Amino acid sequence: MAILPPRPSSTEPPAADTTRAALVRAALTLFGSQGFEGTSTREVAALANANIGSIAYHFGNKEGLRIAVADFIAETMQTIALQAIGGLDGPAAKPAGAEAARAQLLTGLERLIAFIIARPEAGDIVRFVLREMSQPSAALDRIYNGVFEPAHRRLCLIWEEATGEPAESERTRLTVFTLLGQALYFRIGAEVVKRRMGWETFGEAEAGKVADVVRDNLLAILSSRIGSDA
Amino acid sequence: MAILPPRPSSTEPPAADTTRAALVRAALTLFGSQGFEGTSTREVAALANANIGSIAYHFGNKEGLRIAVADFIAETMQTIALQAIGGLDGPAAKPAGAEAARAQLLTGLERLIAFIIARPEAGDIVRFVLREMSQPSAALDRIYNGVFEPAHRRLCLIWEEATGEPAESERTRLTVFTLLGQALYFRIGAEVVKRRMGWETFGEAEAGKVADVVRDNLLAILSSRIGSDA
DNA sequence: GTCTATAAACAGATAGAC
DNA sequence: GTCTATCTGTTTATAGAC
Repeated sequence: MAILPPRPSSTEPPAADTTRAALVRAALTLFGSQGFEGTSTREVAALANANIGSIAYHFGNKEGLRIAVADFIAETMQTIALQAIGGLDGPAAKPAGAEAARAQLLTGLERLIAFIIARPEAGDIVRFVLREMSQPSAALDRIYNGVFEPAHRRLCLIWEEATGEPAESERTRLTVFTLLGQALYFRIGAEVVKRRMGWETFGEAEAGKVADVVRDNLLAILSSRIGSDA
Repeated sequence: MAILPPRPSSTEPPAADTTRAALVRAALTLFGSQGFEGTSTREVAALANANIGSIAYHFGNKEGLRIAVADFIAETMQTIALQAIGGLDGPAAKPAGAEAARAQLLTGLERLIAFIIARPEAGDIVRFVLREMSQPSAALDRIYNGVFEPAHRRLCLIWEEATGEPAESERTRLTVFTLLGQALYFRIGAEVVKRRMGWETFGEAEAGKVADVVRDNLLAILSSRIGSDA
């Protein structure tokens, strides 16, 4: 009744979950760098060390693979957002006090930037999401509902606690977008930023310099909003 | 010796320049919304009311059309940047005095936002450039050298005049990127912004609201930099 | 310059053996 | 579940008539 170890030979096909996950990973990388239409299913299968037929088996068709990538991104970013700005499930976990809220904004934005800019896998995620943003799609729906909307809503709540401005006011919502937009641009426009800055790479050190500037901006905006009721 | 009017009949083929320009326009629209790989040369020709063979004749191949679109974008944005932030040809046109520089930053950013967000053709331009930014390419080179670099350098000069911070310091260059990034995000992420804001469209009215917030941010950042030597 | 016809390569999807 | 072979449509590029 002894259970044999699962296929120790390297020539054996990998487990189903392994193949599926490898396909999603490979698709994220290729869709991110070359675009969905610019990537063939054969390329994805090759990078994942899988067979072309496995895409049809696991995802039905190429569009199903796109959805699977979107779901993977939503899950990944949920984890990141959770540890950056706390729970995404409504106002229960609101920070107590303006000072605490301001601190949470600072550290949260710092962690978000660290992920977006410095982590290599974030490059493909941002590029993939960016392309999906060009027009409404089922893939964008999943990422929006799963991460963007709850994370943005959460940030607005912290902003209210930090400044006194209503969380769901137009001004607050737009301001939060400007904060995120600053950070995202450095990933989207990384190629341009590198040239202008004379940077060879865009790693931890460069991300730190960007984070400093964004933090200064946030502090400046925060202090202009406190005590005045614009 | 009388010169005949140029082909008044609508069934006659259009002039060479007209066809060429129509192809570039059509390609910009389609490459922007669907991506370069996601667009067939047949689609471009159809939208331009031109023949498929005309692409090979005017641009050699599909890649040549991409370059032509990049050049068109560089020219268009040069015009916009020129009237938004003044001449792009070096420090000659530096504004006189900190107050004038600050005013120029405000109006310049406002005009830039008005173009990026509200003008319909800017959507395709931003999306096209965005995709090119994914990786270094000949098309990106032309846009970078033709517009991005000179415009960014010019903004840094105005920033120096406005705040006293050296134009080519890392901090100044990065700060200018954060200002542009804020504005660009509202075009890139327009779909997400519209959903979160509950906006049906993203026209003049909405652009005005965004411009207000970005202006407030700029004012806050400016006033935090003046009088302190960080 | 414009347009048609066609070549050669490549795409996604599918059927069926294992 | 994996893999191969193949079908069908589409792609870019080209040759040549007008």
